[in-house]
Amino acid sequence: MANEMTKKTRKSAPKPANRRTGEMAPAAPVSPKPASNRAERAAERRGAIIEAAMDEFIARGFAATRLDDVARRAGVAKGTIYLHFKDKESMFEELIRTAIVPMINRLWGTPPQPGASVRDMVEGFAKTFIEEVATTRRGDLVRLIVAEGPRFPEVADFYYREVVSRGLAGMRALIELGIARGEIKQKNLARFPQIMVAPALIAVIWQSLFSRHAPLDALEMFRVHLDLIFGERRTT
Amino acid sequence: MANEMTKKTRKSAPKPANRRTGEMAPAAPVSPKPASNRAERAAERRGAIIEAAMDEFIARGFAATRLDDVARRAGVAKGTIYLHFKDKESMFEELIRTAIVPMINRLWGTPPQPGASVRDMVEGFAKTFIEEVATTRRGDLVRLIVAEGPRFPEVADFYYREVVSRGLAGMRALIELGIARGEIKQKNLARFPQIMVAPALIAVIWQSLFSRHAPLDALEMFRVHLDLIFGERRTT
DNA sequence: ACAATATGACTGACTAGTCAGTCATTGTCA
DNA sequence: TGACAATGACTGACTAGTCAGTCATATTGT
Repeated sequence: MANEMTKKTRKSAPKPANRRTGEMAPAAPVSPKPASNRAERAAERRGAIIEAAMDEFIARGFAATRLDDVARRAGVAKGTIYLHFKDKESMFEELIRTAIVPMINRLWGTPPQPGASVRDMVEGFAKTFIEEVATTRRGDLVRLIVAEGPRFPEVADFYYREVVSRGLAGMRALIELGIARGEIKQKNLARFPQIMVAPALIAVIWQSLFSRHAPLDALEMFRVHLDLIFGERRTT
Repeated sequence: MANEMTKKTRKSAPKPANRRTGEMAPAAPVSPKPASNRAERAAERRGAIIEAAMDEFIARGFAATRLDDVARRAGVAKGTIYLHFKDKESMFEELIRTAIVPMINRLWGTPPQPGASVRDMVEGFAKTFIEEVATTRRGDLVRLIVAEGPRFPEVADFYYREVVSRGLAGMRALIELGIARGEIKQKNLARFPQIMVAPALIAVIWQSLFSRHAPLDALEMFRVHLDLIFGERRTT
């Protein structure tokens, strides 16, 4: 489109244009380098947008989230969002994908002690899950996926493939190890690894919906659940 | 205030105004009685609106649901909705309240056999839940509550009071009975009745999100779970 | 200098909620 | 009983407002 640039002149901004003084990326820790590199700055902004969008989507859900709010929270103009994402919908999908990877890493990131019992491994996993997911924003993310999944089949697919399917497979392997070692009596448990993680899901949902009515000691609940599977053991 | 009735005219509707011929309630089954009573008709329409709204809210969530669609689905004009409900939000809240009552009745409606074991009672409850809730629209309703709960504290409160709190209390009583009868070994289970129902929640969510990826035999899963609690029993 | 980035005012599509007007049903009276 | 009046449930075009996405203009890094 040949664009006559007639009224190019406009003189330097009449407004203070303090654009970038006040807020910065709200969560970004101190970055001594002003990140003078362009690509770096762009990546920072992209990160700030994702952070902000996550908070808004968690708080309001997909449909009720306003991109104006996301932009304001990220300390960015609305147009900037569209430099990084095609539209609201693909932003949401990419967001979930981006956020799930570190969640998985958190969970599988703590390798079990070589000599640990299966129970200890599962309990360690539960502890990590409850501390790193159920009681943090990551837990709300899980709830968000449950909430929006039916309307975003790709998100549900992705979550199934990357989290559910792998998680259950891993859990099944652990259960079979427990059976082989004689720690677990109930052989059918390997057919439904979901049972092992069910209290974790309860914890996530309880946290979001009911914790203000009645707090739930998720870790203790999980220990009681493990007692059912492995037999009682704890002294208390 | 004196209103000259000049502008009473407003011209008769330019459209055919076939108001009541064409569409009717699309989903309403044959009603042999024309329900000539006025109040009856009104109640019928209110019911149709609630039905339609439920479907729409389940399919799209609160924010993305259009009242125009609800009206069309109910075979009613949009204005009619506002004769029955103050606004979209209170319609949603009232809807949930209306729908939860029969759900509770379904669940607690099957009284246990007097001579049944605790395990049989719980298994009967699970069967009812899976058949009447998890695999029906009621299950989607539960997911809807999980999804919208944080944005509708009153809905979450109501659900906690009427379903969660009562359900857990009843389950706790059952567990204590099981402990007293010697059917349940693990005494700590009474502290976390959530564990007993956790697979039920898994079933609801699995049904909505993942059943197209991998079907889940919820009842069998629940039986395996009960085997953990009551000890193995089934022959298969 | 000038291309790459960023901005935010603007547009147009969309929708919750309103209300003047219609008409089937019910009530009243001769 | 039949004519006429009163009622209020119902309608749907309309208003006021919202918000995703655009683009002319401004800023910035090299």
